Amino acid sequence: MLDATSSYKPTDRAPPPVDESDERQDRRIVPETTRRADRLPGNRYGNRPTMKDVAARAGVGLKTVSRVVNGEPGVTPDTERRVQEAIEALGFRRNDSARVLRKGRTASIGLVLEDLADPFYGPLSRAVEEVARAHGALLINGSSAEDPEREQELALALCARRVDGLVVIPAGDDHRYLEPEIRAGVATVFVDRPAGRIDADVVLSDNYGGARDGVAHLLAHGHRRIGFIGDMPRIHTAAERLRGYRAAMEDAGITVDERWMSLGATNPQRVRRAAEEMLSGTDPVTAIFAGNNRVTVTVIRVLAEHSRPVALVGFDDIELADLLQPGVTVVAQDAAALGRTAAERLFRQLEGTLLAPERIELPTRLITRGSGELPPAV
Amino acid sequence: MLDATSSYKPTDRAPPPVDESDERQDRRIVPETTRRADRLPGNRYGNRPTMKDVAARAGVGLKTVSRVVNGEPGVTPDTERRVQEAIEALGFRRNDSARVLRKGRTASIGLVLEDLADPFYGPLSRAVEEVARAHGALLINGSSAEDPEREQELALALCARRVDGLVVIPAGDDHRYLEPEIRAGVATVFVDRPAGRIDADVVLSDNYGGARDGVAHLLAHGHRRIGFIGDMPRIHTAAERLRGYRAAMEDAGITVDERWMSLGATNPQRVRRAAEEMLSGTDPVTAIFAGNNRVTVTVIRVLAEHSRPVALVGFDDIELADLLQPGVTVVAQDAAALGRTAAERLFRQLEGTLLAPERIELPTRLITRGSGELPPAV
DNA sequence: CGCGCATCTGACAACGTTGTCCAGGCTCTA
DNA sequence: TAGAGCCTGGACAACGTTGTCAGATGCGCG
Repeated sequence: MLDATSSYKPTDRAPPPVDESDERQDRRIVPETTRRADRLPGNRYGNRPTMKDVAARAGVGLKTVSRVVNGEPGVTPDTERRVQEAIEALGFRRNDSARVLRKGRTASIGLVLEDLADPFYGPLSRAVEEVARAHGALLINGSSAEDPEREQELALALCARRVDGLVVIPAGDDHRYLEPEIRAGVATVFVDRPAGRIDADVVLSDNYGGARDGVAHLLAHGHRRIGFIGDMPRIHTAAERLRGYRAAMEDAGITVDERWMSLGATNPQRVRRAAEEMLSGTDPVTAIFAGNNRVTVTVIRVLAEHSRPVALVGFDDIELADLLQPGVTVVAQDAAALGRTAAERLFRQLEGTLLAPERIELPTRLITRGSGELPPAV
Repeated sequence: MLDATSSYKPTDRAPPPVDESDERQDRRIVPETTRRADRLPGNRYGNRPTMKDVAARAGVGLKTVSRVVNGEPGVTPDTERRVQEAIEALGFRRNDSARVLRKGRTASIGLVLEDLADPFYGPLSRAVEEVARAHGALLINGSSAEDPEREQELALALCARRVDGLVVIPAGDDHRYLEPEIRAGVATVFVDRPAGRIDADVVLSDNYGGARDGVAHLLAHGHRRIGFIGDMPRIHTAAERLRGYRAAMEDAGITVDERWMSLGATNPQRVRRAAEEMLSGTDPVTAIFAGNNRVTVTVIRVLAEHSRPVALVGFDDIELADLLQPGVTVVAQDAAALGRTAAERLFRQLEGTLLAPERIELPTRLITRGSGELPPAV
């Protein structure tokens, strides 16, 4: 559960009931500063009018207001007009919490991703949002910051909100905690990385194939000693890309030197050191395959300072890659397509057809811009 | 799997519990496709157990379960253990919708922004999320796509969800539609651009000052004919930056030629044309001030194809700006700080102190990298 | 041994909405 | 003009939770 660390308490105690006249007094005496939260009279949502208030004002029954609000048939134009006027006058807005409680559907879906600020996840998130919007649903999202515990906390908080469905970019590798939720009817789709230890829909890029193609591209340009810098192999995408690298090298009949590989390069400093190491010494690498966009950016910086030209292919496209000297050759994945595909799958689940869990793999695309076509330099 | 000893009270109007064997039957007979939504037995959230179910299984009262779930005092360890076991066994998760309805606080805040996929809003959104998280609240967000109508629709949908507060990056310029909501107690803070026609908190960058500094920087390097390419002036930030441009030029005693200015450059094609126009003809500009990150990127592309070196200063920082040739000089604003400041202000409102609406302006920072220091070339 | 008190527990109502169902008034037809 | 049927409107319960309050239990002390 999420814990409040400040005095803002979502779990507010109920204000003591105060009768109308006392309340008038309060209005005059209580300083402005205490008013916003504890405004009286009426209900706990400030002094928000309810359907009952609207009904009273319009001189109709409660259900008639509900009918008007929901555009249900069976209300004469005259009655409808009176209700509309009352709604207008009171500034009524339906309380969706109550509606949700009654109807059982929240018309919202949750998205658990790694980091909203990462340029890869922005478009993905946006794509999910668009699909949700097309289905009349809102998107609630949160970042796991690559922390499995936080991922779980977030996902379960979303389930407690009774989101209709969940799109998860996994940080952890054990998602059995979602089993009761899925059984209870929460549609669930994993994106970018597969779910751990449960059977669920998953949409991912062809990380293996993309990496293999990227490395093969370097091999085709004459490179033999090719470095690989990637994330921790416990992350599925990183492991797959590494596998692709190994496969391409093997296909070319090259035995990979352990010193050519750097795994778990999670921050710029480590990437920098890794790159510098494999570029120095005897038999330095003549090309580098960068395992993700953050690695690519750092490697570009290192190569910019390096005297000898070194070929580079990066996984994930980066903005302005074409404007650098040389342009950066990348294996691009389509973040928006990942998000869109996952969200669409989610809503297909929600439409009632219980589909067998499926693994959808989207192709990657090699974009040649120059850095990957440099010949080996000694 | 209801406990055999659990008995439903006579007062209980819930549908009669289906016993184990019947339930098994259902599972076998009902086709998979109808199951997810209409699963039996039980309530509308699939077959999600409620506190009542937990209470029955644990052989305690409803309120005792509530107490355990909320960590309230006054439950003997033994009772608590029994309840915990029942919760575990049933996979119970509290329904926050009902809780919200009862308590009046949703512990969630809404964020209406322009486009989640824009690299400027990712960090902003993330910062808001972090603050929300620190206060135990979830973030619901949506993109307005710069459409005022969609902004309103989104904001009001969030209000219907009874978010506790709203952070809005305005697309429109009339926010009176939020008045009833604010009166009803929805904390509201505007970011990046001020609210229109209502009095509310707003957090923004010093667009005017930043642009003036940026243009002054070009002037200091000897430029006289400086172009400005920006967004539609109906967007506050665009108008302010334009004002900064004009002020700097005026300070330098330069009369701005209308042909140096391009407003409403909303897509790359128009930016490109605008840039090409002001770079050609007699008396072309020798420097360009780009009004936002998207414009900057396009202008960089145009300049890359241009024979004569042209100085450039852009508003908003862009990734890899330092790696281009030359590095791109920018007026950087701190998106994360904007988001953080706004969210913190929001929660201060929620803590009960009703603060007078305030306008908070964050400074910008000029980052020199080369492109802004090029001398005028004829 | 009985009384009072503290501690623990549970019945009940309420939150604001929607689904069900019935009443009353209307129109239409025989 | 009466009866059937339709249309509109409203009373009521229910959704799952929490606040209130009173009842039950056990214990210590007079």
